[in-house]
Amino acid sequence: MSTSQTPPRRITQRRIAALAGVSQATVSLVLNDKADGDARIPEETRERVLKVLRETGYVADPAARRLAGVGNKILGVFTYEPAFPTESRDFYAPLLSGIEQAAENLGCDLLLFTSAPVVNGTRRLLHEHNRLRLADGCLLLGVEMDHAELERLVADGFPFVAIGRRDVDGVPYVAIDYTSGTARLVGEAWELGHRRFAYLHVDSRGESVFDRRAGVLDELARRGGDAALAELVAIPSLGDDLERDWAAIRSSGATVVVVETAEWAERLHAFAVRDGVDVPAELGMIVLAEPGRGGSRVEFTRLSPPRTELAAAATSLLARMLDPDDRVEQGELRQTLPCPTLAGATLVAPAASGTRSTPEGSA
Amino acid sequence: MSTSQTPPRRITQRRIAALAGVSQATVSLVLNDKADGDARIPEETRERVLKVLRETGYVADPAARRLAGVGNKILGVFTYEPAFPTESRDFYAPLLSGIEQAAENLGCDLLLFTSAPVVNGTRRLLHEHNRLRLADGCLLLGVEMDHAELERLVADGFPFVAIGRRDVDGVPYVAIDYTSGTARLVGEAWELGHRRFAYLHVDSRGESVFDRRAGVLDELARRGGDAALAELVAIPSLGDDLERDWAAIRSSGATVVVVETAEWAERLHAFAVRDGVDVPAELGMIVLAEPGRGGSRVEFTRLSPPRTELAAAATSLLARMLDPDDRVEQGELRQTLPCPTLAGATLVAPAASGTRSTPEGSA
DNA sequence: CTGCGGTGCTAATCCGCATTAGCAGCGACT
DNA sequence: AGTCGCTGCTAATGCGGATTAGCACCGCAG
Repeated sequence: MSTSQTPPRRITQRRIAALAGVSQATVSLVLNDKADGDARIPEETRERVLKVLRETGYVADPAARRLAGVGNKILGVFTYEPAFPTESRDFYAPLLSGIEQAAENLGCDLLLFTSAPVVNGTRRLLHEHNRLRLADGCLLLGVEMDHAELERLVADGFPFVAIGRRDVDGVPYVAIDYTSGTARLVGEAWELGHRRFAYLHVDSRGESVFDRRAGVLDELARRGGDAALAELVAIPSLGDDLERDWAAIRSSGATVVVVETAEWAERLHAFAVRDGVDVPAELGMIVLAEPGRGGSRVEFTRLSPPRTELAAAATSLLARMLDPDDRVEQGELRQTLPCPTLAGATLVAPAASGTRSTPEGSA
Repeated sequence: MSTSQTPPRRITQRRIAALAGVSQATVSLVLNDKADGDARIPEETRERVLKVLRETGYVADPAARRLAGVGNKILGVFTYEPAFPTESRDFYAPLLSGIEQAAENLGCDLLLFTSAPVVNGTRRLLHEHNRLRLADGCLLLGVEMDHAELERLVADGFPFVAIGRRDVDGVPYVAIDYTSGTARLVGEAWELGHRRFAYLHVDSRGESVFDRRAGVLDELARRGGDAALAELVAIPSLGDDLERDWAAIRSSGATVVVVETAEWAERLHAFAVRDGVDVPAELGMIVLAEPGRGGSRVEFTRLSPPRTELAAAATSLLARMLDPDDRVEQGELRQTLPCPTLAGATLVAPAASGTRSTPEGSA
């Protein structure tokens, strides 16, 4: 039987070539429209190959393409904190949504590095089985990122974009201007007459956390100098004992509390209701994040960080970095989006301006 | 300079080999612990190679591994409906969550095929640039799936698992037993005295939609034969004009309405409140899905499909199919999870039992 | 001294594709 | 007749790793 070519399972360029009576190279040339320059394929041959391609439903093996050095339109997505616990979900959901939208528009697939092992609380990107190189580039999400890993990535020349500002040389990122947004809210409170601020903040070394803190501190310093700063009661928290934090806020004599996360704000508000503390008359509340899924019963005066847009912008930036036709300027590698604020209903002038919120002041 | 090997960028096995004074093959053997059989590597050499490996932080290129025919622990995830629009989010979120958890436990990465083009309302998996083969196997999600595509996948021998029952030979799936769950709720309503049912259902050819419908029809037929079926008012809907559907329900004289989606139920309930229709006294409501994000103000009597577990089970099944050491029996390729129901507060005995809910009956 | 069965490794090949150098054939021109 | 230049294609190579056939060496039995 002369027709007994061994019947290989998958459809490869070689098989197409055999069927069309050309060489594998020709098939590749047709597929990639490289019919210029040295290689010339007349229309007739081209059609013949395309016909076979169509009939067989050929699809290039992305692994082979990647190995041969071409991009494969895959964007890696790495989350430093495990993504599925419910607490993290609110954090990641809008980001992933933005990434997804952008990826769909760009025609990219997304590779989620769910396999990264958790070492001590935080996940490791560069472990021995990482599939990083399967992606053309990578998006990094998370509150805290391992700076050593970031440096390694920069050194390796691997294309990536961090979501959120990063304090590491050479790291491209898209961030939100938390500092200005926070300062604006604090400034408003100041103008309303508040002088004694409590600040319940996340105890983390993440850059965004730092930026929000800077917003509070800078604005107070700007308004009232060291004296104003001295009035600030900063309460670092892990969220594990908000009852204690609430007590600290109440005993601080603050007329307004700046709360870093929506969930804490929600719970503090519940304490206030329980204890008959009038928000905002007796205690103003400023929240530096958006409510999680399901929204909130309380219309907090707060930041409204454009997190979905943030992620989409980062995705677009990464795509541009990966596009060989696109020369991304050095200055474009770091972008900062403004952070809008929402007026809300939890900030008014303090009950007795000038009085340090003594109980009798609220009558 | 004898040491002037050209300094290649990336760390490959060849470089490791040069540094350790062995051959590339040896490095590969050490890496894969293939020190049995023909190939023998003494501890000393092994250690030497491992040392270099550690020092350089070598990571295998997954594309090369894949090309060489080994699995790479990547699970594809394909959603037939675009995943990011808000309506779809409630549908996909619990599924993706389950997949993510399972993948993390299994040490797998996830490849989201966000690039699939939308052809007419539904996305195409098998397009010309699909990166399917990068994954070891694939999970398929969606209400309706293209049966031709499924058949093609089966024919190609590509490992995949559908989430939800599929009416195509040879397609492995994990499903939820919507039929029994729905029948149970309908049965309860029947026993409470309801005889005239309205059924507001999705107008789709999806198998799960069919199963829920079967639950309604079968149970009614079982309870009251053709006569009961004749009393059923089925209202197919696209959700685009619920006001009209609501009118249809009201004029049908039904004492209870079975609603297929949580969102519709929510909106119908709002109509009921607006129109002063007492739920459940005047109109019972049975919902065949769980409320979306943010929960619901109304505690509907409803199905509580274990969607996260469903997805996790499908992921585990796929992983087992991909494990060469695991012989998955034919019978295990199709699994059905039971569907719990929630009593809720929207189903009681009809106002005037026996009376066909004439307006004067509700006084 | 020869043969023989381990031991310790390496050369070579393949996976599927992209890419490049270059060959054969042909008409035109000198 | 020679050769130049163009056309239309293919052979060959490399990407990085897995795998296999088999080579060189050594100690030991015969």
